Amino acid sequence: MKHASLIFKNHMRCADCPIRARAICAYCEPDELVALDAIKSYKTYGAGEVITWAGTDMEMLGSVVSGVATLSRTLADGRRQMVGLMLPSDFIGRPGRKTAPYDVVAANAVMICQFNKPQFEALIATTPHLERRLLDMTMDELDAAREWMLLLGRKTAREKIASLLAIIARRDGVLHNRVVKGDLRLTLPLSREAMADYLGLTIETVSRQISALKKAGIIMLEDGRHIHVPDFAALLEAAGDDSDS
Amino acid sequence: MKHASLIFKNHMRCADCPIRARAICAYCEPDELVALDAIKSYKTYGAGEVITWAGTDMEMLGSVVSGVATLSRTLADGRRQMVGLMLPSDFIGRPGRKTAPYDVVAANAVMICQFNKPQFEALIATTPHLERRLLDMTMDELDAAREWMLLLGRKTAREKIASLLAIIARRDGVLHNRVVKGDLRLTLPLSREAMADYLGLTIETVSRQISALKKAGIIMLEDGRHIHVPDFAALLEAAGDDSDS
DNA sequence: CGAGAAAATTGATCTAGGTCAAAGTCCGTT
DNA sequence: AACGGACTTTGACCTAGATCAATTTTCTCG
Repeated sequence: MKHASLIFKNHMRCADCPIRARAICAYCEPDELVALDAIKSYKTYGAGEVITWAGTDMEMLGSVVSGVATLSRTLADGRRQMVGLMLPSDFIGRPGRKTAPYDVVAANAVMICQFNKPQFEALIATTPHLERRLLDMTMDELDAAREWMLLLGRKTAREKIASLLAIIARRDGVLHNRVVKGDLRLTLPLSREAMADYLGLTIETVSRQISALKKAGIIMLEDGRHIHVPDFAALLEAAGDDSDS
Repeated sequence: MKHASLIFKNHMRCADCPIRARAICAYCEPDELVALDAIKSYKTYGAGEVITWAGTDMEMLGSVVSGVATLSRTLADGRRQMVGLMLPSDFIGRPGRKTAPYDVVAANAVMICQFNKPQFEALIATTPHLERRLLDMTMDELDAAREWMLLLGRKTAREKIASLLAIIARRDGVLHNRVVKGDLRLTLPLSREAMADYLGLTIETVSRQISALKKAGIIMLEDGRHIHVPDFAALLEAAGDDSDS
């Protein structure tokens, strides 16, 4: 519950930004970048810190630069489902919307390149490159959401865990421009509870199925958060996916 | 397995179109409508007809005018999950994409206002009103997908059924500009199997839970496809939703 | 109208994953 | 180094929904 205080810093140049090539600004020309630069500020959130509560005004709008944020919805009796996993380069918030439809929480230390909302909304209306990029990113997210729906509705607990590990490995690979295959190591950016919320399971089932994958030789645990995958193809096999991106 | 043959007809004027106000063309000015009109054609599909197979080239691109189409993904062993329910005014297809990521199937007789793909892609690049509308619709779909994820991951079978009925009632209300409340009647556009695929359940569970809602007095069946809801608020209560759109 | 097929309901049983409970582990703090 | 609290794992048991199996109802089409 103790939170790192917010830190503002404006010194990073977009040219040096680690997510420059994949974020909302990916299609921007130098002059457009200058306009974006003028309305941005970097903000950090500590692990567990709530960035926006569902139902409240959302003045939040920006890109995840580092760390992981989650979007989630909660039922009246406390059942919670994660509905978005925001990794570096993902865009959080919807231009034109006033109220947040879900909680936005920092899963671990997160840095966000945050935009002034009215200014960003004005900019997007006059910058086709920005709008086009937002459209492409939104469509990608919709595809990911649909893949996730298949997971939630039809996969077994074991397949769900394997799928999540594969998703994290793939996103990681994309970010670092590596091809994901063969033998690899990965760091889980989520607690067991967050994994359970992602997968529509309980913490206990997550833990048991990780143990089961370990027993099956598909993964090895170095410690709770560090996983060694000796054969990525075997992990995909366990995830139940046939053949796709 | 017998399918109505495809019927092409180009006589409907956009001004008379039942989905004019909510479809991809909603923001278009008269001259933009003329351009759209030039590349459109109406096509009908019979109940059960496959519009596009996952993995094949998708030359499909257009708006549902009437009827219902579904998007779904299938696992190697046949488990199927619906990932999109396309009702009148919804847009099917992604400009710029070559291969369909899911099966598109007509749940019942469907009429689609179909666009020539390369021409539509060219048009959208030069028509901000079109691109803006597509962005808004895609974001709405993403919101709906996230709501659906909450349903798949955390709701009970009974809540799932009640939620689906509420969703259909709401969409119906929006289309006919009616406020959805109090006492209402609705026609299910889906078979029990399609409902099961939507909800991540089996046919048997769908049937049992519909019977349970009937026994609880929350719905009354006139016949398998026609449902009388005496109190919409009670249905929402059964759906487990607190208070939202 | 009536035969056959497809869709839907209902029942009996089984099981994957949830729930409840008890140990471990892994921290950070003093 | 040792205390305290938050995670994580593991075990024992239970239940919601799946599976298997009949019916029953509803459509289709001659």
